[in-house]
Amino acid sequence: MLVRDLIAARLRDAVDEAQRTGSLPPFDLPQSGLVERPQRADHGDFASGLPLRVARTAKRPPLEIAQLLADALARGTDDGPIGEVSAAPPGFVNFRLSDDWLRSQVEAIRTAGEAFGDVDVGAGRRVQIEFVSVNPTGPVHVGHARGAVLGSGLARALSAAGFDVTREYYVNDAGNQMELFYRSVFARYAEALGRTDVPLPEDGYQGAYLVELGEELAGRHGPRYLEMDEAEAIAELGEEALNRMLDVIRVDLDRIGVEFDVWFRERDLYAHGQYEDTMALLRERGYTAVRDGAEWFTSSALGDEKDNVIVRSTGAPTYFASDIAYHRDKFGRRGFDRVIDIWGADHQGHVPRMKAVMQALDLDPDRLTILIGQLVTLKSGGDIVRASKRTGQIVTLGDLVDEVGADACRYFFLARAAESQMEFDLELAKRESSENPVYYVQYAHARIAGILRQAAERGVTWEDGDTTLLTDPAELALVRRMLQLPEVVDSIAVTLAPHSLPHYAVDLATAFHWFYDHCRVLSSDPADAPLMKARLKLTEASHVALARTLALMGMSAPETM
RNA sequence: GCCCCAGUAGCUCAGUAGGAUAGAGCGGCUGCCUUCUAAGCAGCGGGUCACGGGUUCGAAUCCUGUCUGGGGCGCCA
Repeated sequence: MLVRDLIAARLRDAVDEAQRTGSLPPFDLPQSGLVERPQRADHGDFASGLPLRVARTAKRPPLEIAQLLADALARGTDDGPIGEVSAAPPGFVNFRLSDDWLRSQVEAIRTAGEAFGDVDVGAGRRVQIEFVSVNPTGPVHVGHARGAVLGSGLARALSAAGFDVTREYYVNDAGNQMELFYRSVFARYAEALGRTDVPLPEDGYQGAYLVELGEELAGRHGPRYLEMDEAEAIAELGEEALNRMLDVIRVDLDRIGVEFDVWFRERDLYAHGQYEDTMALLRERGYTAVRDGAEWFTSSALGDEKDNVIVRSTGAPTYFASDIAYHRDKFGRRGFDRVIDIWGADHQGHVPRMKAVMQALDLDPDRLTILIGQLVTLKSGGDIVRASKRTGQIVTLGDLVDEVGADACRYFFLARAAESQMEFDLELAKRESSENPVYYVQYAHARIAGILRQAAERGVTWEDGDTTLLTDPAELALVRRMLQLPEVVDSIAVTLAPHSLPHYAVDLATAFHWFYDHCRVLSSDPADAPLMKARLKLTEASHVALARTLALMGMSAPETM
């Protein structure tokens, strides 16, 4: 249980008790926001503005209520986390953590190890996060990097929060765009074999990577596919090309720590009946209408601005049609409690229709969350960098990772709130200096590792260290900061906004750097041994906390720098 | 025209289930390395939270109007 929630529970108890004994009149407690982190450290570790909120209904001055509650809470705090409780104008109850308890947590953090920071708000509920899902017609573009890092970071945080998380990539291997891709591949293949009578389709894929792929396929198979039925050849070569593209995509994403549990094929929805079943269900429930020779999903009746075509007048289903079947499959056959889709800003217009789909399928719309990542502007110094092949600039995700490295990519994309447009400064991200927060955080980890390494080299052991010797303000400040990690994880589970993690990482690094400057750990003087051992335990706990924080961000934790 | 997102320090951004004196990093200026990594630490300066109304004991945070920037309004995905 989070300390914050424990304090909230104590506060509720104190109110109940006061109301029972008649020292406070009856009033309803707010459901949330009972206990918060005050901005100023001298207000304590936690605070509650409850008296201010209930003063009117209680018909008592807020400060009086605060004092009454503070007095009640101060009794029986003994050896728990709560140290001092005080009332402060205009009507706050402030809580300060007990120093003894803080010191005891050093041991708890060391022991928790890689599980430090875990909370259990998820209670094993199944969450699917679907992200990236770029059409496999080429390498992942730099524009998709943000969504990739956001989804992957969210997945890590939700796992730590106790959810059973499935990371999924929806492979659009059916439909118009893929047909175009398959025919483009075939044209490049023929071209590589010297044939000039198989032109690239109009609006076909122009990328140089397909020329290479065509040559590769020609080298491997020779003219075999030119000698067979063209439709069959396109289908077979296309499948092979698709798999090659998925490999390329997988490798690029893997380089920035983005991995998937499931690569779901759109085609399977057609092959295994989900598409037909879903269409039948929509028709049965009266959510479709035939107009102008096409079949429409009548989402305007469910709050959308307009209806959307699901089956074209040509008889071919739209992307939206399979997407409906896909989402029904997520909740129905696969039984996810909750689904999170991460889309780019260019798709935000589709949110209302997906919400309409949920209603049509008789599913609670709140079980589907669509996160929209706003656009990213690449900059170098003060200049905007356009993703352009012609100018030799960064185009693919792979280019970006080559340029600035995986850790900087993760950090900067993760550090910005999804709904804000962001600038990605390539120069800053590349800089290996104090100006770069990536190094600031990793440097703290390297310093910690250095101390532990040298202690081991000197043959020092610290298992018997006595953490009650930790009394320096810098030591206690470091423990306080470490203990915030579970709160950060908990809040991400609620807000689905993992950008608090990089900010926390910087704060944690700051706390360690401060400790490092104020408190010398290693000493060869025997008189210093007890304090050294205690500080080694604290250093080890810091190692645990910082390594976990970096792991949650998908960043490396260097032992030396 | 309609819909979505944003506007906070010179720059990049946090802070928004309403709370106490609005924060960080960078850039600028000052100090600190014979001792565990100075990729560090300490300090100084820097704000009409785009603007106007409203709700509230209390608003950067909620409501509303305006302005500015980005995105979207296809039988494309």
